[in-house]
Amino acid sequence: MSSKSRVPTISEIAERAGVARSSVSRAFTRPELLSAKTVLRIKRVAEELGYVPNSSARALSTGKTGNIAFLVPDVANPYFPPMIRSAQLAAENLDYCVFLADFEESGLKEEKLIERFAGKVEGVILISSRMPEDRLQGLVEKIPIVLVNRDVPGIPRVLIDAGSSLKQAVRLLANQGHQEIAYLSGPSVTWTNKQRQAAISEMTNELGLQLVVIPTEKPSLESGQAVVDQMMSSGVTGAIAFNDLIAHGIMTELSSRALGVPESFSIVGCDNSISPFTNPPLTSVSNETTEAGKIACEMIMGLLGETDSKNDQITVLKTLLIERETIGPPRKKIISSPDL
Amino acid sequence: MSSKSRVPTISEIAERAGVARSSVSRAFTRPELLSAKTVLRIKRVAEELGYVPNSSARALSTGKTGNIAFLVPDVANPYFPPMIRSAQLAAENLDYCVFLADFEESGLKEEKLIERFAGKVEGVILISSRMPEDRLQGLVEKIPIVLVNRDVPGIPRVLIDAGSSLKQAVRLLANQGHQEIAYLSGPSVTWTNKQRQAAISEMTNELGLQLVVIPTEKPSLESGQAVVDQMMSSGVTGAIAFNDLIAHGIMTELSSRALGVPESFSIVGCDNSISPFTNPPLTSVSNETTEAGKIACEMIMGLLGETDSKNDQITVLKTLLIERETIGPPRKKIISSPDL
DNA sequence: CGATACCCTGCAACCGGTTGCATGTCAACA
DNA sequence: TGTTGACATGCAACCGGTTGCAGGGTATCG
Repeated sequence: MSSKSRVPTISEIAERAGVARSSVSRAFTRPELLSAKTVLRIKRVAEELGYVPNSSARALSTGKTGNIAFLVPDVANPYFPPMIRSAQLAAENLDYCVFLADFEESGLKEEKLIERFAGKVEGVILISSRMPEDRLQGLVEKIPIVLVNRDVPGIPRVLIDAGSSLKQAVRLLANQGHQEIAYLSGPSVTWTNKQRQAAISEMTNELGLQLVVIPTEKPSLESGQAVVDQMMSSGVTGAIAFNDLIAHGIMTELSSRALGVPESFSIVGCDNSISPFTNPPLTSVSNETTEAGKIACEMIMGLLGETDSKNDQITVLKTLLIERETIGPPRKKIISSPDL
Repeated sequence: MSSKSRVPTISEIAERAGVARSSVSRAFTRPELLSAKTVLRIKRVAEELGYVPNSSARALSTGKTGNIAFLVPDVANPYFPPMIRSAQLAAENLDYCVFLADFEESGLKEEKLIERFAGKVEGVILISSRMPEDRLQGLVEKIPIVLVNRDVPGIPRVLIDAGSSLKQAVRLLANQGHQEIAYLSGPSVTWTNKQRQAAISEMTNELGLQLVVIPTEKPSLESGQAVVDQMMSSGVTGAIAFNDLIAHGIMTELSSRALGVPESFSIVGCDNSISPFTNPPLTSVSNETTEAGKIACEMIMGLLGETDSKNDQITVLKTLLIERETIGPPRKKIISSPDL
């Protein structure tokens, strides 16, 4: 209802200040071209009238929107917010604004979103992209892209490599005497999942352990719960989950069956998102998501020529295994001999 | 380096299709004004050339950007992501894009951000705004605003009222025999904190309990830890925290002093963000943040005339106390008599 | 005192769409 | 066959900035 008080345009400022429109423009964008006196006068009038440059108009003539897009598979997954936060902060420092969108773990939706953003942003940061590689390759011809946790040659990317930590976790399990363990896998198309699974598989092979891979529907608490039956009947005595959410789902379900962790079952999470809070505290892999967000943002800015960071095509971030209280010796499956 | 293949403009499509620029424009915005044949031809050519309308240009002439901004005090606080997610999804359904920004619990930064977004968006959703009321009143003259968890007359708002649940928590504590309890307060300027504190205070008065209010620096885990000394020396036997993060910080610190919850101390959180995961599971207040985000978004769209929802000026959402395992009887402060 | 150069400012075209109005075409109807 | 009106399309102005180029003013120097 209330008619918003319209913001003045460059023309009105020009008239009031007795200068040309171009001078007003320059007063804001290239003040060194004008005399200090003129700049001052223009700025005073602008202030007085509450002038704010119209960014659509500016974007139209310069071709730069000053925006980037940040796409994540699931905003509510605690893995992402710190990354979102650091990227946004980094962008802000260079006067960029960031669009956030949630593609709900779907490559199709991801693509639709990119299309929608295409005209509004100068670049896109894709987290854990689900898009097929050839589509990504096509896209990168049209708009600058930076990938996080997705490894596509030719596209700048930052990867968080949990491999060595996960291998360490396998070793820990083996040391405790586990012979058969499970990997509760994440979204099968993701680089993250493939990479984690590969590392675990490699190490179980090396140590001669049996590995059972059990897919989960989504990297969520519910999916963890849903898969417990299958996991228990597979005969494993310990498991590594794709992420903390799945691990916690399993702990919850186990506990509702009066099975204690780690007495009855050992479990390791990943991402260190909720693991400090779980009961008991979950052994997990911590990673620098905050750093990843910042770097991804800097990479995009590099592509846009905002910073002269030599555009490294790839950055790999290391991780750390945080040992807490969810690994113990395996429960004997069959009381074979009565000795002891 | 690689010269991005430039996107064609309306003029090129027009030329290729042998029509006027205006027809191309209409083919996309008001196809019913053209013959089906012409629309088809134009669309075919556009498709062929990979035409995407330039949204800056469109925004310039229509005055509508198709964007809104969503500002939160702290993206990484688990309270907010579900709200962000639902708002973004709701916006998307109406073809709007949403900017996300983190104002780091600072009213000043909040104001700066709004200013930056002002020209780029049609409306702003402010979560737990820290800005002084008069500044908000001034702002609302310039741009449509919707508030969440901030109660300013005349500005559309959605409020999550944890009052009754918190009162219920006080009653629970009283029933267990607690006489003196603490409220670990949150950011003092926020509506949320004032409202929570008022509700608790009202109920402790009614029941004749002693209430000690202890301020925390930030609604974070660390701030919870930092305040334990003060809390314990105040003589209280139980506490209600502004949010789960603070409550968990206290639990952590207590546990590192070998003080168990709830044997040595009873504690209640709020927001139900990490409470299902804590050890032991924290009694907390759950609230419909997802719903709040969605409603806030619909309100903004109402203000923009996108939906004809009768623009209710205020929506209040109820909460629920989730009883888990962190409330017990108070520990005797002095072993007065040796009986038992 | 005149030539040269530099600094400051204005003019006008341009960015890529949107939209009110005018024009042209064709069918329906008298 | 002439009139009327509906429908389809084109013309041109406009949205609010930016920027290459030109010109006027003043200082510097010979």
